[in-house]
Amino acid sequence: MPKLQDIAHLAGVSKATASLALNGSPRIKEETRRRVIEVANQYHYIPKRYAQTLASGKSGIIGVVTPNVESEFYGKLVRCLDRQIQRRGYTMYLALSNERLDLEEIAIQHFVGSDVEGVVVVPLNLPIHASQLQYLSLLRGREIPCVFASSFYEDADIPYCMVDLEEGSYRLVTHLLKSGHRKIIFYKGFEHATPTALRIKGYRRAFAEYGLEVAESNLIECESIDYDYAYTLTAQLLEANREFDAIIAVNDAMALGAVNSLRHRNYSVPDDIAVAGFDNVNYSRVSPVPITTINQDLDEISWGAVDLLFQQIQEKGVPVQKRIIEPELVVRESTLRL
Amino acid sequence: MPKLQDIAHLAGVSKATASLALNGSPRIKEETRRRVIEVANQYHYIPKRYAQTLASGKSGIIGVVTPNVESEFYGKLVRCLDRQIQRRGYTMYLALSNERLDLEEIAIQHFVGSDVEGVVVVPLNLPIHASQLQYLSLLRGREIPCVFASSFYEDADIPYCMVDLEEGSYRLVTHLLKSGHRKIIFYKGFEHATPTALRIKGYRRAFAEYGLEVAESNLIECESIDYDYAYTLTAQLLEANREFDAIIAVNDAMALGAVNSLRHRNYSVPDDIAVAGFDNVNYSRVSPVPITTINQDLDEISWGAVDLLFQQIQEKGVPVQKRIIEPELVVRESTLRL
DNA sequence: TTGTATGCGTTATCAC
DNA sequence: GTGATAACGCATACAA
Repeated sequence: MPKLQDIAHLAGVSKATASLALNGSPRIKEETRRRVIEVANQYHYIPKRYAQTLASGKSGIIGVVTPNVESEFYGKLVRCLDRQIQRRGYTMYLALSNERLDLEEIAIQHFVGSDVEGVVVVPLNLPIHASQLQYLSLLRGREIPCVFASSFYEDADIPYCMVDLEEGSYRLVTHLLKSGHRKIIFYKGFEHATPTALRIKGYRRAFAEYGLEVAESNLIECESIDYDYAYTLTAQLLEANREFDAIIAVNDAMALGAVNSLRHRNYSVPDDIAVAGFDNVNYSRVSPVPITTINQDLDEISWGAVDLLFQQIQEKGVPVQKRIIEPELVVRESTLRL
Repeated sequence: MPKLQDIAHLAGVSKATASLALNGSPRIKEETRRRVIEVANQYHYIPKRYAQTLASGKSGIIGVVTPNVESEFYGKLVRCLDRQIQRRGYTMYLALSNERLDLEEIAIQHFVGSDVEGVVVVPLNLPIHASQLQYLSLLRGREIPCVFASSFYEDADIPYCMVDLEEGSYRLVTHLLKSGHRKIIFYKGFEHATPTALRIKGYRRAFAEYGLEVAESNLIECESIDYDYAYTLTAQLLEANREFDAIIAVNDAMALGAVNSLRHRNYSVPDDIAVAGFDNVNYSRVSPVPITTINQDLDEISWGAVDLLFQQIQEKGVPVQKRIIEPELVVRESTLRL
């Protein structure tokens, strides 16, 4: 309710002085400054962001779009991004793309309308090519910087920060090969989604290094990458008498599905079959047999992504960079052969 | 970059006409309207929200504060709230209180500065009394409506929408009593946090109805209400030879901790000990023994909360109401005695 | 050190 | 039906 005008009046100064005082300008007498602030507090004055933004041209807002927020991985990522953005004195404006490209697009339109100073896109886990992203030219046209976090879209020419999933997958597979596993099934998502493609690449590299052929039928594409799908799929493989001694799932929820499915059918994990996942979320810890996984350091991802973003905000025309975070193999019981 | 001015100019009309045309005013000639819109699209015109808000006095924004976003419960709640808010043509502005009252307070200050038209508070799971909430008077002073979702703060005189946790707990305990369990341990959180207090009340009511005394030592206060704490606590109880035939945990993660702890020590769930939780999140489904729990319909909670909020937005001075959602007992293996 | 005046990009109130 | 024009609340260049 109270506006700058009122505060200025009550403090016996002009609007300009009041504004400068509240924003801590050094060219205001200490005495005046204290008085203005006093009055402002007393009347619970809160400046209107809208007016500030309009007048100054800076919103102090960073838009963040994420596929969802209820999976532990994305939820934590959002929290970390929020922290990084606040650390820079900015505010996060969050939108959910709900796993849909059209909503991602709309979210960014909103961002533009809200005059965000930068955009963080947490890419969808779908096979998407840069040419499908209309918002890229929109952002470029307005010179609004953009980064990807935790994944990226092919050929987008946008900086990104993510864990080296190819290397992570490589380490995971190597870990299994080292302990003698050879028939390693991989529950993968959409082949052409970036994160899946990278993991498969790592899988192949590990096999190649061991001079082993990859049995293509062991790379199983899953329409859905959740617990239930993995649970059922595992049961089907067992029933079909498929031969395998290990399962790697594209995420921990699926790995847990495999573990439970195996144990319910009296297979021992890891003695009969080893199981591993990705992401190091709680599912892997709370499994009846703790699951080996690849940790993605979300603090680092967020730090890197936000840093790349602010580089662009602070000076236009910095070259497009990528920041690759090292994956961490977390070995747990599910792959420890006695 | 392009502003209303430009669009108007290019379409050969005035700013006023352009504005009315874009906002679909009926008093603009169809022909003109189409032309203006055409030009606007062509130049990728996106109006500035800030300017709109400033000029119209309506931001179209609802602020939502939540303790976190990475737990499935809150994450889903946020998604549902977002959907409800969008359904009304508004935009959600999300802030994380990170389980801290001071951050909840700050978030709401930001909301006020952003001219939100309403606030949804997802209360912290802590013993907090209305007198500690400074933002209530702030919001009242500016006539910004507010609601609580999924819980509430005592004596706040703010409308809220939540599941009847007392009744849920009552049904859960009754379910166990009915199948012969008597020594029912309850892993509770802070006694004076609303959700815990309600659950305990339901527990007592069920016992009273069966004419049974409540053994106070069976109500165990937990400093931390997560998987690890429950896992360890359960182990300790077993080691101390505590007698009990069932465990109810204040949430599903803790219930899973209990299940795993029991099974690792070769106790059968439910044959030796029954286990139940609250919230019906994935942990209860993916447990090696699926866990009986109380479902909280987050769609309904969100619908109710947002509805209460918009009642206030649409007309000032509506009386403070509460909306209570019925809990649903989801019986699974963990409490099914053979 | 402080005050005056202008502009930010819309919407809304008027006339025409 | 459409076009001027005055707000909206603040920041800021410039003047004092």
